[in-house]
Amino acid sequence: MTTATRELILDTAQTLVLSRGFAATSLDHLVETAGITKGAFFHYFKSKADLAEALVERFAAQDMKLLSESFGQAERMTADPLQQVFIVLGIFQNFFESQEGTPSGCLFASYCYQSELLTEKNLRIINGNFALWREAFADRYERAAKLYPAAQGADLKGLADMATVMFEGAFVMAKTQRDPAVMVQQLLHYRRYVELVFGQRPAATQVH
Amino acid sequence: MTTATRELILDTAQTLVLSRGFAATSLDHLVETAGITKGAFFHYFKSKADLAEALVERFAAQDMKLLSESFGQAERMTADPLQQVFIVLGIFQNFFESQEGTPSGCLFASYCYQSELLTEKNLRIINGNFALWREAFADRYERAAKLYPAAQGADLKGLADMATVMFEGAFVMAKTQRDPAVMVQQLLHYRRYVELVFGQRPAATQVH
DNA sequence: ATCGACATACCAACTGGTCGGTAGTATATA
DNA sequence: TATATACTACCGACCAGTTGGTATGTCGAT
Repeated sequence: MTTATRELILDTAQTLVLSRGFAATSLDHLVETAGITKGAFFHYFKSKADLAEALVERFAAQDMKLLSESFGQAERMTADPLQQVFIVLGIFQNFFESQEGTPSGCLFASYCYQSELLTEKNLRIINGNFALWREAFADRYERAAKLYPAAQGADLKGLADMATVMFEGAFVMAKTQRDPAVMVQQLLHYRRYVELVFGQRPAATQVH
Repeated sequence: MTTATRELILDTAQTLVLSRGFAATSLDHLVETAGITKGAFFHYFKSKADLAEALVERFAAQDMKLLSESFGQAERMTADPLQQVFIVLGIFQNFFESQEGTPSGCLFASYCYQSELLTEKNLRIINGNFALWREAFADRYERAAKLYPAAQGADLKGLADMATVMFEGAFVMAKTQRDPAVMVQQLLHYRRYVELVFGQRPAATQVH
């Protein structure tokens, strides 16, 4: 079922949907861009809505992998939960620093302003991924709070969600300003906030 | 030129566009929802793209007004630039606390994932408004930095942009989770960060 | 008599989706 | 080894409904 053609359709569709939106991406244009035919499309997807579902599923899986690989890498570098977060933020920072051109953004955000795509199933996938990010960060924050008393009583789940919020918001601004530097700038502010919440470097600069 | 019918069209269109997206909002459905006819629509707008432009223009004007009125109110309450920011954040907090149901979100964010709407003109409007927010916050932060030495050397423009980033990102999460509480939570985290940057209340809680 | 503010009928282009067909390959059978 | 069978992957003509947009007309106020 999962052939190269199916992946080609999904790749092409993701690019088109992220830039023009789902409704504005016609199947005619999609199959033309992918260099295939209507028949091929409907061989792999039973409807356009089915494509939308497959797109979020795949995007969510990639996003999940990115999250776990980043934290996996961080865990191999340090056992300190707070440092792990900083390393993960550093990984994303490096990524956006090496990017040029407008970031393509997040499919979840694209979907959330197109209500026909917010089916129960798609919402479960999106919120499931947001929950994974929340858990990954909150887990480290909760462990860190025992090491750094400054964070006692802080809303650590909200702090964890703020990572996602920062990404989604920064994508919006990076897209309108056509500048990936916004991503780096906001990433650094989020990092700074986390440092301050845990009572790290009250004023000076410190690199992990 | 600006009659009640034109406003009705814009009101209806804004609601529809914020929930379903621009491309998915057909003129047939728009005029039916507004209870008018195609003739009325094309009497006020020369094309659908023209509607898109009028929508951002109006949204930007309302947003501008919201910004200046909020800071105007804050200025009447205190001369301290940092407290002004906290009051403004408090105003928005009150607003989202009194809201029930999913927030409708920001038209700018909706536009930024639909490239056909990102014309030079629309981008100028959107970025113009983002700049206004940046200036309003950054102006207070720069003045505050002279009063609170802890903030010396901080990226105050980025900190100002973070307000917009937080709103846009929180809208995304609030929409997928159908919960305006996300807005309040993230607003509080942003406030907390600002406090920490300026060396305010290192641990305890303080209400303005 | 003119004009702004709509209403109605209509159109060509495009939309998502269907359907009969076919080329190639794997498997079964004689 | 030759042939029949079956199946996957894909093609492309076609369709009914919808799309943004237009042309013409109506009607009340000035």
